[in-house]
Amino acid sequence: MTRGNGENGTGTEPRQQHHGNRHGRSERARLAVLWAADDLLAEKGFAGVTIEGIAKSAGVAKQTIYRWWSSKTDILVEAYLTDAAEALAPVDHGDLERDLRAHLRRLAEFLTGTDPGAVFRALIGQAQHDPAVAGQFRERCLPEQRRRDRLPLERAVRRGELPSGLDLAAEADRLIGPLYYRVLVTGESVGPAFTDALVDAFLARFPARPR
Amino acid sequence: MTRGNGENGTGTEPRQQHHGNRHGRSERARLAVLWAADDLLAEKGFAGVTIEGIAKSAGVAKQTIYRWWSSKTDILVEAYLTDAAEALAPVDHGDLERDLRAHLRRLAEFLTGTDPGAVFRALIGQAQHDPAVAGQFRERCLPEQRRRDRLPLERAVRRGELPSGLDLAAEADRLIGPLYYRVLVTGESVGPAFTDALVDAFLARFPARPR
Amino acid sequence: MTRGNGENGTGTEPRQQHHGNRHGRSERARLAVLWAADDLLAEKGFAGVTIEGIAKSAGVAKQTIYRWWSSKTDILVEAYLTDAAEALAPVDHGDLERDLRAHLRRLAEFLTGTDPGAVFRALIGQAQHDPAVAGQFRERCLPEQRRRDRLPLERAVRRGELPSGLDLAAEADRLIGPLYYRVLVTGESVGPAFTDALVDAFLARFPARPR
Amino acid sequence: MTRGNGENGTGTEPRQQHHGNRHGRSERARLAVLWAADDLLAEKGFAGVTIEGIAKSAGVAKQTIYRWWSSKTDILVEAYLTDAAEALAPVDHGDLERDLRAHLRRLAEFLTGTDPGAVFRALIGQAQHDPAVAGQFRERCLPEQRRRDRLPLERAVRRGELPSGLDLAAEADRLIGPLYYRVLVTGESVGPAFTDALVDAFLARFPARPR
DNA sequence: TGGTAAACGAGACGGTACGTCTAGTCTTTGG
DNA sequence: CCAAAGACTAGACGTACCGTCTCGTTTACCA
Repeated sequence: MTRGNGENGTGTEPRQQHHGNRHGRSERARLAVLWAADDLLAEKGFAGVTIEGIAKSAGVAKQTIYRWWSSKTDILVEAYLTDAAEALAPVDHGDLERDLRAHLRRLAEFLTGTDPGAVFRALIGQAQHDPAVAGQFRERCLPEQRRRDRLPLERAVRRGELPSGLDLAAEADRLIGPLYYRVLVTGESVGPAFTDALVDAFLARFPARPR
Repeated sequence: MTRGNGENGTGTEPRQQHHGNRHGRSERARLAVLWAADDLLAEKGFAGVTIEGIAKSAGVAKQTIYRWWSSKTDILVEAYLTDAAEALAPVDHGDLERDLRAHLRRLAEFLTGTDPGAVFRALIGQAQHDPAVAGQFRERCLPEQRRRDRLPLERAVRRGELPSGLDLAAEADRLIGPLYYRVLVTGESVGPAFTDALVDAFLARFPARPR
Repeated sequence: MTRGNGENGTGTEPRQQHHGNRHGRSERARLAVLWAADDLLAEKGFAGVTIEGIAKSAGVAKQTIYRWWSSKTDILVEAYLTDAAEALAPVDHGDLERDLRAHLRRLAEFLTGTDPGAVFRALIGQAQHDPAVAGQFRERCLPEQRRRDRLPLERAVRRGELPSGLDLAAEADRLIGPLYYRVLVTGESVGPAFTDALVDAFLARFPARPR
Repeated sequence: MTRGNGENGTGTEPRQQHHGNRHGRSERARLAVLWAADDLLAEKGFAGVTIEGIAKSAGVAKQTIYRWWSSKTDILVEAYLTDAAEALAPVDHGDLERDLRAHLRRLAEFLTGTDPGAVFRALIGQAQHDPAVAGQFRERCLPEQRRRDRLPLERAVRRGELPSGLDLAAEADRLIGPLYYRVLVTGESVGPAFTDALVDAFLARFPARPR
């Protein structure tokens, strides 16, 4: 997890550096916990993320964790969100095909090759076991990502590259669904060859129109 | 899990009904364990499946479980396989569109509305946390399912409904990927309207040819 | 603990009713703490007396407690002393035997049937575990009680009922020692029959002299 | 605590050296726990005796302790009993005065100068806070000690040194009560001068008879 | 009369120990 | 030789208090 200033999406209230008083929680402790959870996930996997371990490696009391988070997945959600702030929106190349190729390559890299992506996958995994995790994940983590996935298509509609009557959310799901299937289910590689093929198949349904 | 006779794909060695002797493992204990694991998963979710709990509710000693299985996911894999024997192959309607519509509806129902499907999802979830589970799942559970997913397409090629040069595995993945994405990631409903739309989009890439 | 005005032996400095200012501690908080400690001891036993619990049920901040007391036994000592002010001196019946019978009955009742007696016993108990408690107890609580125990004997010497060369402190210990032994160690009843027998045995060593 | 073979009063069933199986608990673990509890009490006092600490210094799992003992005082009771086996009965000098002097000196030494005596005092202390401890102590530890305290008097009656109609239990309590009072309550020294004076006062009630 | 300083309530903090739960190992008896 | 039984070490769980530490408020005093 990024060791930035931590002022991010989960709240806008000011946070102080002092350890604890009536006026707010310790930002130091909060960041140490998120950081430790991220580190443990990267080092030892999901089973290696324990409240006890986080407390120990963050130099924080267990009670402090239980005071502010309800479970280890709650911590991971917040850690993900704190990091996701830096996940940039898809670049606009002014061309649908190039936008999609870039976005899918980037998404594949995110899911399989980055720490926030590992947290993302772990949360999806745990969501299969625990409806509460599923709810948290789908409410707090997923919407932003899906918005990013739709963005290239929305721009293409504005440009006239795609017809205007499409259900863009559904189209985006159809485009990236196979990527998630590979990452989550089959575990096969998702290199550029794979993602480019997805884009080609997707675009095949929309014959190029004259400019 | 089905309480059938238990003679199935994971082994062909003869199994006796007696508790324990010099002639091999107890089939009674094996089935009781698989049954108990299935029941616990259905009743209490993945976290409610513990070796201790399985042993207790199966009336079996923990050591017996450790002797024959390496982990609780190993048990679930075997339980899934024991059940999956009855998962029928996709029906052949003699028509690609009807075959695909039926198959995707059936697959959606399997994943979201059946006990083996719940085990399947639980294993996928755990696979995100544990590479060993991922390996087991992908080696023992997944291939058969993917074969079923490819089958309608293979039949269509044979019928001439699809061109012969296609990478059918990739096409199958593109077809069902969005379904898995919905089930595993977004949690949105996967009713017939959704699966039919997937089929429509898929077929749009293959202009109907004269019969 | 008695809810009197609280102006008593542990301090003579004026105390105000206000919450806190530069000129002294809050008598309201002090009494609330002593009262709460007494109540908790009576209701839930020694283990139920916690600083946190006292603070909560006294409506006082923990810091206020730590500012003025060093431990929960320190609070109990002060609570005992605040109550003990009303423990009257042994009545003078003008006769050693009647004085002793009355005193021992009264002492037995104090130890086994009153709230201050319960505090007294709790402190003795804790004194076995913690030398600091032992020191506090023996310095602040015990001397007054022992003075009361000696008083009937001193009066008897003045009256000529007992010879003048006796070590009265030792004699008093011998008289009441068995009572404490019963209360603290064996837990047997200490009714009038028992205390009267102690008096009889004591007096047997001092043959009645002509009046 | 004595590191003997441990076959003693709390049970006569055979105990094996193996770690644990269906045929009984581990004697090794049992002795390590009792030993550790004793050591911790001697080194760090009653508050220093924690289940966690015992487990750690005994090299035993907490669960093993909770399986066989209900509390830390339960452990101390058993540790006391395991040691008390070696507490010899009062020696018979053939003479009441000498027997009593020896016994009280020995008792004073036991209470103030030995490890089992420290356990004994700790249990009495805790008995003031916890009725369950009081019950355990009075049922399992105290009777044997009281029997020893009565023994010199019983022998004296048999010898004709004391009249036969006495309530020996009551007399014994009167004799040793002041000693406990000093040890538990006042904390004053209990050297030979003190115990001898108790014996003198006791004997003063029974004029020497001609032999 | 308004500023200053002490004690107050509140409560978050880093900790320790609690008693429970499950994992995974080991050892014996009995069929 | 396997199964049942169950004791064992190990360690995470979530809770309760510990004693310490800011905060912002309250209020008597003193300038």
